[in-house]
Amino acid sequence: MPELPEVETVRQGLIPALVGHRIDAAELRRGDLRRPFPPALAAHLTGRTVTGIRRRAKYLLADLDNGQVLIVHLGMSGSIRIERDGTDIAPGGFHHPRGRPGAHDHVILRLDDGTRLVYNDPRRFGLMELLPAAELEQHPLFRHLGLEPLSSAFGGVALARCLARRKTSIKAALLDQRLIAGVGNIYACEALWAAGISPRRQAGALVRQDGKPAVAATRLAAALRAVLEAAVAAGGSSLRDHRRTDGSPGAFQHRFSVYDREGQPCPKPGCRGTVRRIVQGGRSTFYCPDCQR
DNA sequence: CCGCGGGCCTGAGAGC
DNA sequence: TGCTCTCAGGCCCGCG
Repeated sequence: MPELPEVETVRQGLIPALVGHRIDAAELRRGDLRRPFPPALAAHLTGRTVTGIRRRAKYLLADLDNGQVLIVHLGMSGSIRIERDGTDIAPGGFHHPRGRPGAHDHVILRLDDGTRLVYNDPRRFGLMELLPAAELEQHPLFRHLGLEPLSSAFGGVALARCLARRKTSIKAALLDQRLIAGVGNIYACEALWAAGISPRRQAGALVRQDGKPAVAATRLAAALRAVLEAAVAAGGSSLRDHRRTDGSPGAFQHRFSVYDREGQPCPKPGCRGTVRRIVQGGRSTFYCPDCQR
């Protein structure tokens, strides 16, 4: 669920509430997620001050004052909300009974200013883990992560380098976190539509014999960056579970061109096509067969 | 090494 | 109203 733009939206919401603040109390209400929380998580967080919040791929990273880093992943259905007494009804959001944990509130942190940070994950596909910051790059979850698509290093040339000789479809390649980190099902579909590239094309076919990007790869790199940036600016996409930290939904779902729009007309000006849904690698792909080639 | 399918969970929505 | 079925934004594992 949360892809790069949703995680980035959460990160930006957490910064003002969390950075420079001490965790006065931590409660682990349920730890049996798909990848269980460390049993001592609450004890290790208590008393720590958060010095910064980073994002890598779809992971949130909270740096602590003792050199440790808290890794947080939101899985398919996770969210983090900030509660301050009296302000827990967000514009367009939902109501949380003040101070009373809801279903699937697995971790609650109380900060030195009385703010509560609540980690909620109905499907329990998320994770939290604590480790020395210096070991992050070598951690199994991080060791094989590919390029950040919003970094300055990312572009047509970098994209071509990771697609070269790949036999898999370009859609599956975009979802492969070892190649590009942070793209999920929604933004893979949207970027391919914006670039006019069929999701069924072989990834390696976007690279020329000499290893340079074909025109399509250059277009795809630019489209991916543009769609991710627009989604971040819109606060991400809320199909169901994604919320900003104030409880309000993102707005990018109103701007989907193909995702979840099977049977609807292709929005590309001049295109008479109809959005189709196919299954690739067990996941839905939405695209326009007329203008995506 | 690569690519694919299954499994992990809960909840919403469709169809009967 | 209620049951059953399908599907969902992610990722790990094991198989060929």
